[in-house]
Amino acid sequence: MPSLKVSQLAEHAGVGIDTVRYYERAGLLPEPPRRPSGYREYPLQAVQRLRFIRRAKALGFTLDEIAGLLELSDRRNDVKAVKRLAQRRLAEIENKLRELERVRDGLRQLTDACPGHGDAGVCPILSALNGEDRS
Amino acid sequence: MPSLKVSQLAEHAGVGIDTVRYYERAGLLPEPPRRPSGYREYPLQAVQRLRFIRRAKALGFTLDEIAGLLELSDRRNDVKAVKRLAQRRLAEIENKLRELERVRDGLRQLTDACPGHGDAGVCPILSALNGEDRS
DNA sequence: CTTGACTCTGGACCTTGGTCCAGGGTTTAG
DNA sequence: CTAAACCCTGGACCAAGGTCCAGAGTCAAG
Repeated sequence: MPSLKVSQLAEHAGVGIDTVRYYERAGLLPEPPRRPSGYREYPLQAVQRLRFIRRAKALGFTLDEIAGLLELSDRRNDVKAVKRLAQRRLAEIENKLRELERVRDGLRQLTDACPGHGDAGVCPILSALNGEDRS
Repeated sequence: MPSLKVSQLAEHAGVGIDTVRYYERAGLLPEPPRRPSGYREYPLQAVQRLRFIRRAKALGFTLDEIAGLLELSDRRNDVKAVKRLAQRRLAEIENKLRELERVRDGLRQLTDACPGHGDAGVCPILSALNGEDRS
């Protein structure tokens, strides 16, 4: 019987046991079938889904946004809805990318300019954070 | 007398008044001198310091890390550590960017390829987030 | 059949980074 | 002088995203 107990699922996905149940309450994981005793019985795919969540979280998506992404892949049969959703997510992700690029450019400029030695008075990172003119 | 009340400081730095006091409690701002009445009297440089915090936050540093940066610049040594921290942040952000680009490409492919009907086949978003190799 | 490991639920609690009172004292413009 | 506008402290509250606990039931090995 290919099914997992909550602790096994948590283990395989690399998250805490309480986190699994928390995600269920939050609507990110569907309620799994139960044994007569009430024990949850997860299908093996639940592992993929949890890993999906983990990765998306690492990318800075909030749980709400991840729920949106999951909805996309869940509704694969409703092609029209998928397309609409995908377009919306695409716009969101492009925004996120632009923001991150700004941050990266800022940091890159600083690390490139910093000699990495000497006294902090000439550290461009600190100067820039201090808002000093560094055209 | 070049000194600021808390509301003026907050105003000049573009943060909330409570945030200023919060930063003081958190150790990011030194306790300023007080009037006999207890009113805080900030030196003008406090504005720079608050702006430093704002900028660093925008670059993705946590308040704890910012406290570290401030300590470094306060002690005017170890520019190396500053640079290392900035470089680490930069590397993290570059990773994030690459992954996010993969997700975007996946979504783009999906929206471009999907005419709004027909074969829902492989879901490229899932693939991207699942970390599958899509060379 | 017992024992230890596991699961259930509901609710309390945690951290980060703030934000918002209440009930008082202070300052300042008119 | 008085009233509006400000400041003080301490503590409550918020949202996210968990984490932990108590008390009770269940499962599996020996």
